[in-house]
Amino acid sequence: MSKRPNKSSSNRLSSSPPDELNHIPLLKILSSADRRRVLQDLTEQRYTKRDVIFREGDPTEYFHIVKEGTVKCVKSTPEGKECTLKMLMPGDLFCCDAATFEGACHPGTAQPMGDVSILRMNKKSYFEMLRRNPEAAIEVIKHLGNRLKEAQEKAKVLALDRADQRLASLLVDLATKNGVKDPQGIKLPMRLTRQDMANMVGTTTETTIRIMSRFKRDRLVSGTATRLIIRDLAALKALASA
Amino acid sequence: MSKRPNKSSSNRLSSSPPDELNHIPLLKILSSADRRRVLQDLTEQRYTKRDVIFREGDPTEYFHIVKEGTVKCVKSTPEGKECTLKMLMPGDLFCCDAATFEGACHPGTAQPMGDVSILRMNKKSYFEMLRRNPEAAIEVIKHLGNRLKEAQEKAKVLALDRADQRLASLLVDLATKNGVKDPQGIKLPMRLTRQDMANMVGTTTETTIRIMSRFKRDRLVSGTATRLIIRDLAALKALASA
DNA sequence: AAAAAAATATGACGTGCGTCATGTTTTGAG
DNA sequence: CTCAAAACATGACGCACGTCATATTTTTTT
Repeated sequence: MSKRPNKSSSNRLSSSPPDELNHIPLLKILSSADRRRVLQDLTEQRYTKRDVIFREGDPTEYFHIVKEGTVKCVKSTPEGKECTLKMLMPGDLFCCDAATFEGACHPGTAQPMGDVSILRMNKKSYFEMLRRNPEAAIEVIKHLGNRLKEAQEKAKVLALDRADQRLASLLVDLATKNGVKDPQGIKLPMRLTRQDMANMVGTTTETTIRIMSRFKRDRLVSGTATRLIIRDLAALKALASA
Repeated sequence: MSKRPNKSSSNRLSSSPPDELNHIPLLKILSSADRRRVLQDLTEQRYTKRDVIFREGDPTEYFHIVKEGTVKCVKSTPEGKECTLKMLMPGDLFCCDAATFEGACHPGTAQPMGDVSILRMNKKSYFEMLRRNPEAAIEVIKHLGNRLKEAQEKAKVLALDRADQRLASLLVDLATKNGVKDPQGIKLPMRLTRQDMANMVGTTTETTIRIMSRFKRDRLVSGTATRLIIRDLAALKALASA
């Protein structure tokens, strides 16, 4: 269970081509002077599937941005049950809340879904940046607002919907936010097992497999973990809000 | 079902005694010059139980602060099922996320639990304040970070725990955050029916009544809606994380 | 104080989904 | 290519919890 925190690499960014980071909203809005300064404070970390970026309960030291790959944010119980709170995609910020302040701990564990690249900055530099740059602070507020809205929507779904509806909601969400076009329908870009899905919608692996089998029979989806395809988005949407 | 949006009153604050608002963290950190300016832009609104502060889907126009009383934030399904996302207490901010920006809509309905007093400011003034005052922006980030953490913890509980554990978690939360000391134990300061609790933990009223009856038999709680008392916090804590 | 409306209480019954068990297929490492 | 480990699949069974029905108590309104 416990793996050593095995950072594959850690690079300075100051020498990177400046355009490489243009897809990250937070960096885009900085003045070019301030941007250069921020790039000095950011470092790039690379992780692979078996690493852990940080663990639930660890002290918070950095502010993070996903540069490449997918990161999952999970909470677990002493008995070993797991709950996946959020999949973080390129451009997403995490630990951007200032609960990250003095002596705070991570409320969840951050784990790569494959090879990922993360940009990070220590708390001190991060808050200095926010103080210098109110637009950046507002950008972070916007981001947190969206995250909160998502988390609340998720709570509603967990509280009120059946397992098949929750799963349908999940697939709709992933397809619309991260899906890429495919001759068969919409392909999900990350490896996603039924177990992963189960953890995201609060059910067991078996139940998820049964429901996915039904969806497959009804031509709503096809494929498995390595190549999951949404074939009838409309039908899934209808089921999600039935 | 549909009540007229019946604001009992709406007052300017500029003439209020300045100490009256000292319990609100966001206002406390402003410079006294900026504080005076902000007070010009804030107005006080009063509502009663049968009012609605805003409805899910309404356009977002204001930033809000709870001054007195309790506000519940709910989402509902077309079939009439309800899910209470959060109880807002004095000092809490709401609609502080900038998703509140252009043309956005409220993701939930805000409803008073009794007589409440709300301070509000229009979006424009609010964002101007944040731009002028990075410390205020950081305070909002902190607040949103806490809200997000809470929402994620709630999602975890909904996903993994049984109904009695969810209810125990809720009671522990309310008792520790809002409870007031009482000869019998800890009294909850707001009127709270079993129906309200059911909506907060994602079960039915009947199930909540059954579980609360058991809690009462086992001397963990006593009283009903108007005077609910937590008598054995430790036991509830133990159950919540069993 | 009386009447109306909520809230609390309890039973009967059905079912969605968790649990355990066992087998097949797919994936990835060497 | 081979083999072990994951992932997928399917059945049997039980229980937690939703649903519906009906009664009593508490709270609110007039």
